[in-house]
Amino acid sequence: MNWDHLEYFLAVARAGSLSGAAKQLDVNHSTVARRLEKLEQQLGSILFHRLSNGYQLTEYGVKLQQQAVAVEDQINQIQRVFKSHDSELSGSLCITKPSSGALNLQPIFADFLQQYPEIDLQINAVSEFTDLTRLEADVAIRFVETPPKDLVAVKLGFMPMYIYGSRELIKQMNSQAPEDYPWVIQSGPKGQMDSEADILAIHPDTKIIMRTNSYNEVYEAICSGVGVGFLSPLRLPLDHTLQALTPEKFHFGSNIWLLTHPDLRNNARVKVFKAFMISRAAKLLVQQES
Amino acid sequence: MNWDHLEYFLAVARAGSLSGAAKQLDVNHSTVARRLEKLEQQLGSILFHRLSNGYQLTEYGVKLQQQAVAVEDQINQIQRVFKSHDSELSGSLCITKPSSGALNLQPIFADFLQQYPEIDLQINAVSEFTDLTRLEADVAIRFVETPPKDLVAVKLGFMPMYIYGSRELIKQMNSQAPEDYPWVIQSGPKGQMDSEADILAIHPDTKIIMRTNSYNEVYEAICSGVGVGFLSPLRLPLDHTLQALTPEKFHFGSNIWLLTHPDLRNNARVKVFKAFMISRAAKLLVQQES
DNA sequence: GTTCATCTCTGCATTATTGCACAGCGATTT
DNA sequence: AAATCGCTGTGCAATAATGCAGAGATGAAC
Repeated sequence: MNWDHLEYFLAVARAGSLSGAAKQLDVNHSTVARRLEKLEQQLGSILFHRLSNGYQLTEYGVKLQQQAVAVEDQINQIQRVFKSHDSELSGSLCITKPSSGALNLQPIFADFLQQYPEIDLQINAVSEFTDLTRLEADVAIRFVETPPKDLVAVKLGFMPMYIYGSRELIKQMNSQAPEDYPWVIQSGPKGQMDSEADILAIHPDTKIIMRTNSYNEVYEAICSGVGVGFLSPLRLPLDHTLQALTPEKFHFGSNIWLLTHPDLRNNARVKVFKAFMISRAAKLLVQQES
Repeated sequence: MNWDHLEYFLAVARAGSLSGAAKQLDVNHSTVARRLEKLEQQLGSILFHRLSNGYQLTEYGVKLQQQAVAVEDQINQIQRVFKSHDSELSGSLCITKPSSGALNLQPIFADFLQQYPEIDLQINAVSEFTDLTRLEADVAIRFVETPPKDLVAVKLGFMPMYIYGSRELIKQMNSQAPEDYPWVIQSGPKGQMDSEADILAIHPDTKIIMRTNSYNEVYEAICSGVGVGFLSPLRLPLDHTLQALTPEKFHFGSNIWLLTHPDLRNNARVKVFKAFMISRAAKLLVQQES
């Protein structure tokens, strides 16, 4: 039995199609199909139902997936352990962070690259969950209240948030009470940027008219006057025309955490980046308890 | 990273050489060398010291081995689980057993093959340890006192053993006391056929002059008159000229167990073989408590 | 010291794997 | 109903992996 085939199997199981798996694995879809055939032949069991709308795991496929995931976890651990031995200050360093609309770290990154010109910085600005255990990124910068306990977490700072609305909307409604307004909120996965709970805590009847995964969408929606929402004064353009609702009364925000996997603790690039971020975040970001 | 490379790495780590690993894997040694190079390149670490007397694990290699073994265990489990789904009464069935000198099951095997002509029986007669968890065999028949608790064990019978010597030797020594004779014993791995303990229990000063891993060697040695030793009356040729020392006094023997891995419980060939052996062993072998 | 056996390394021919392009199929849209 | 899109299956060419055979090196046996 070819051990590699399990990786292909897992990709198909997750993607639900040959094409999707091929894209993830960065190979041709026919390669995936052929390897899957061989695996089924070697195990003597059909692993997928070939349905018109994709590949669906059979009973045996489900069993295999459970075990293959265990293999994958172990392999990922191996890769992390060996990556942590990497003492070179050159090569790639992959950072995942919120979109620059919500958190702009480019000034810090620019200085970092100047100091370590051999490091190839890959910035992955996504709101989706990025799995550090699977080495999808080396470092994650995230808005979270409580960091996951299986990761090494360092608090970089605090991002204050006020409630903003367009001048026109506030004038029209003629109210300073947030619960009187329709809301536009950013709803992220797994409690990241989960402002919905904050809002409902203020007033349970608050009407939410728009949810988006993008901070920029929230900003643009508020500018266009559809409602109010959380924005950070640190991220407003200088020429903005928005108005804050009683900022002294409602004071929200998120902690900004830098997360790394414990297994990568000794990786030289991760170490220097982390140290650099900590020292620079003190100057750039608000240091304040939430 | 290529998952397969771990299998090659493990083979080299165990064999201590490229050639040995290649033999185990049944590939050319240059393939092993090239895959190992790639793995080291991918992990960015040297895994082996290339010494003149072979390949020796480096510090990183030792770390990797620990983790690779975990991967291998998981893969083996997958293979066992899928093998257990195999409901065909055709194909191969691998049995490991003591050499036929010690235990002759050919009459049973012959009948089994007649009843299941599509099954391809592979008999591996070795005294060495055979790892059922690694699918080195489907069924093991072993002389052991207490079967391993992680395997499914069925007792097939009991092999009585008496102390034999050549007529000439016994006449010359003129003694019926076993401790007066030099001994020839079969010393197996892990307490299998471990008659040494039995002998020393009778008399701690017993002199052991020859140890061998082969029952046949013991028989031939005793025939040639170098000493006495344990042999089974069931396995003596009809025309033998040996003489037993006080058989009524010293009555030893081994239990014969049939061992299978729990994960193979549902494999059709294993099931029918096991049932066949149990029913036939009652007739062929002595059924008696040790 | 010589011979022999064993192991590793390397260039080349063979074999296996992969990517590519095209065809077919079903679902959704126009 | 035709068109379009995304997905899967297949033959063929390009590419990569493998086996093979010979050379060199090392240690053991004579």
